[in-house]
Amino acid sequence: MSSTKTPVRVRFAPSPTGHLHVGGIRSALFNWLWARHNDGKFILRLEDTDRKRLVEGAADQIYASHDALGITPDEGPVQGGPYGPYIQSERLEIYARYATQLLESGALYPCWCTPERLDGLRQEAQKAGTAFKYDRYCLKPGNQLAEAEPHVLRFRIPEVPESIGWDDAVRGRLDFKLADLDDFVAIKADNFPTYHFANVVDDHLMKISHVLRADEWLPSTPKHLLLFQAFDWEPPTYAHLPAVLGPGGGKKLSKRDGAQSVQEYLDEGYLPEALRSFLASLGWNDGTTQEVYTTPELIGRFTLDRVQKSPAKFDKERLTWMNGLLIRQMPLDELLERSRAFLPPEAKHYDAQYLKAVLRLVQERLKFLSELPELTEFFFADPASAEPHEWLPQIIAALEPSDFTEADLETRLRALTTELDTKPGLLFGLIRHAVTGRTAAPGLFETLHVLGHGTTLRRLRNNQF
RNA sequence: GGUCCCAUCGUCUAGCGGUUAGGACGCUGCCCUCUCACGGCGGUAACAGGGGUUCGAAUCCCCUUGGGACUACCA
Repeated sequence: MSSTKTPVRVRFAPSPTGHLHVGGIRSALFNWLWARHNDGKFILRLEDTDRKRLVEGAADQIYASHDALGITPDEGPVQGGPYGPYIQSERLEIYARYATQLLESGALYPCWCTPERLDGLRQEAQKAGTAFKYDRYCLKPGNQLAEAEPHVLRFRIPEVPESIGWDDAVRGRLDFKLADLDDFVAIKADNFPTYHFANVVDDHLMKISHVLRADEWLPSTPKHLLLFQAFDWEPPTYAHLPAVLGPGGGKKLSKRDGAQSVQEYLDEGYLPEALRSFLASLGWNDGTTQEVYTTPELIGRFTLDRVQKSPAKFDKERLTWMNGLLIRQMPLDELLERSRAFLPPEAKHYDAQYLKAVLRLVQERLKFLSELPELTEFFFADPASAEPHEWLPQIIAALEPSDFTEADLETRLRALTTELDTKPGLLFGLIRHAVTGRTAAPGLFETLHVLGHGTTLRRLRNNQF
């Protein structure tokens, strides 16, 4: 594998047709990792040649997702670069120029066939049980219309060689027979290029060294290779990445089967580093039993020959576990900073010292940051008062003189357990519910210590008559 | 239908001719324990099937089966 081909320049080329889901960002991440691994460049290119499917704001979402994940492109629509513009709709003259070149060489030819006629042909092929291939009607003498009439430019699949193939960096040798290929459209009637054409021209002009893309592109790679050949350009190294499947079925991950956008995961409080490590494990591993990787580790170890051939399902439970693990390992100061946007609104009335004391208690219980309000609410606001209990006066009497250190709290409450001749589970559970409104919360002594004398006693009294 | 790709526990995966088929998530038993978590120690669970090649196949080849992608003037 010529992974040392320098300089390494890779691109992620999404079309702005909706949210960038986790499968898409996985491709972006692999490209980014390969670029970083080789001290190369990661390029973002917007493939907006389908005017009908454009979604407003989608491009900005794509940029934002990259930034939020920490995989900002080196070159792209936002940062610019020496091979711009990086938005295909702004490169129309370039495509037109190269289309003309192929038109003159005979690799491309005009076709005036209507969608209706083509549909008919497809139906016939369907009925006959054969693959549809354009019948080259417009190539036959006498069938040409005026240049001014709406037409597309088709690529003429050559008769030789018999087959075309490439050494895929993850799949190995792949060959396709030219006879099975259709004269695909390179330039549409609206003068926009199709993916195939724009993609090849841009990859060449932008000096892309490796194309890492989802394997749904595998069947169209021969077309791209043929285009490179027609231009007499050297194609990049291709590496087709395994699909990311939705949790539900064996289908390709897509918006409709619950695939969430990157932004949604971030909004739920999944950490960028967790997402990076998890996403990297979808279709890649370094051959060891290590489960979680720091980003520098990922960069250092990411190689194409360790990329999986078979598809991977997106297992959110595993992501959640990884996220919780990373939260637990996080220094408290950092956790505080990253929690700010998730803490309940009342938290803003408390100082950093108090917030850290609270976070220290919930840190090991946190799986993702948006759980924070639910987990910490009672540290900032009194819960609804519970049913009064006969032990309450004695509890208050025992706690009133306490200095509220954890040790003192424990001593007094254990003594009270003996005094009342009851089990810790019963007494502590009662106090916990009275003070926090919960049956499940951090350790009682720690909780009361953080809450302090005033708050604790006030809440206990609220439960009395 | 046609072309192509893929195939180890439910899931992510290790394995690249000789292993009691390993790790992790999940589920689960025990321990810790004031609840919930965390943590520790166990358990559950896989080479899709059939032919070859070989002294020996999860590993190599073929077939079958299953899954998937593509088959647009979408990417």
